[in-house]
Amino acid sequence: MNHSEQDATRTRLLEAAGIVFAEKGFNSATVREICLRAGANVAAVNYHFGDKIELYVEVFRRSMVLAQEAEAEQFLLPPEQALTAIITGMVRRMQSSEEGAAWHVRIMAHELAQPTAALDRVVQEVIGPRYASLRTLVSRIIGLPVENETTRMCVLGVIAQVVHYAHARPVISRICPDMDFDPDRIGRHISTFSIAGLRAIAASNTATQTEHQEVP
Amino acid sequence: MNHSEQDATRTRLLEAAGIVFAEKGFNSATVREICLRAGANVAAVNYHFGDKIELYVEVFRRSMVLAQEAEAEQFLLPPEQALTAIITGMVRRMQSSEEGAAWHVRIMAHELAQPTAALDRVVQEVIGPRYASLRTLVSRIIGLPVENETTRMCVLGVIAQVVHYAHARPVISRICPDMDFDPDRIGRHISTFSIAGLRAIAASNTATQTEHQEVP
DNA sequence: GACAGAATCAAACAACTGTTTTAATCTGGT
DNA sequence: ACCAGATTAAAACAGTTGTTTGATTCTGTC
Repeated sequence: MNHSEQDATRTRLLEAAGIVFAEKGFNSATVREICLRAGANVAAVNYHFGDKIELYVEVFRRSMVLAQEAEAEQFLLPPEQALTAIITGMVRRMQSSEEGAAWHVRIMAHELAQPTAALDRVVQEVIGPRYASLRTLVSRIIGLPVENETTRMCVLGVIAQVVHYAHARPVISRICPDMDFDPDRIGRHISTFSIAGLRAIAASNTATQTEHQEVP
Repeated sequence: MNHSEQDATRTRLLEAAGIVFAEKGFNSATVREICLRAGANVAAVNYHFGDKIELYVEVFRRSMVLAQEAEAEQFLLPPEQALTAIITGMVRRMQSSEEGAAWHVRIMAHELAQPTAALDRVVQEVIGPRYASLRTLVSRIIGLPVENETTRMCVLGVIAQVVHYAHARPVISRICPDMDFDPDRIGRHISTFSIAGLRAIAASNTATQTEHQEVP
């Protein structure tokens, strides 16, 4: 079997499935809609992928690989500038050209609402490594070890702000209809906000290790 | 029609539907599973609510009302302490007793992945007002008007961190299996982190209004 | 106890689901 | 031109979906 990209209808099925799965999720998406959108027969999914779920796993895996960035270069910058670069990159990548989040974000939203078996693999293969590298960067900024509950919460806090603009978009756009979703502006804000937060955590940590430090 | 709470099977249907809708979402949930869990006949949903969607709207609306807090009293505290109280309350409320997020959070997760018509109403009735009151509090802390893009982003940043621990739980628990989800600890961290962020925003604002302020 | 209305039930409905089957068509090598 | 294998196509499969139907049971009132 030649699985290179030249297989026309296989590729069309993957593209169509990406759109439909992003909108409906695995369960509510139908192979008939996918095949119709791909201009293929109903049996095409079973012929080319065996299963509906195997098609989904392939789509989900590809979407997350696509969501990755070049990375690498920005770790040469000083830590705080590197963090700003990473944050801005993430915000930009999670936002599709038009209104709404990128399709790989919408698939992940369905996975968060109702995880499938494919989530384990994707977390381990692509999200895990990205989380780890961001964690070493944050641990360098706040001066705490990598394996530390506070470090973890700091990383999650940064990620939280970034993904919120993508995942919670349906609510945000309803609450503030005239919101400006410019990725650079959002990225800059999250960076300023988060770096100050990290510095405060670092300060509260150098002062006393165990006791909770009231912000002075 | 007497819609008070004494209607036994109607109440049981609402409870069962809450569980099933939280797990599967509107589309993937089946009225058969709901009725089975409620110990009722398959026709019970149509008899008591007319539609599957009317049952869902009722469940969704109730879940969000349940998610509200007493509020009121903590606005007497000085702004930053009030914010800490609100954050901790939100974190606590979004976490059910056991592993995983509260059921009203899981229903919202499905709505974010694929909004239904019910979302408009819920946002307008319960999320909107809560967002507004949090916004006035934040605007008082950072010294910016309520209707301001920076104020908005600050509020969203705080909310983002809170809801992330609930919505992204499937990913978080996979990335760090030995994570401690103690609501008070998380709430304290988010407060420290966010208040520092807000102060930085406030400082960068009083310095120069238009230009982006590099954190010193 | 009889009776009207509410409530529950089993059964069936048509529509839709993923998948399989079987035949038809296309493709490239000889 | 021919043919084996890959690919497509139409049709049918069994199972599930939300909803409806019509009969049966329950409930409170006279």
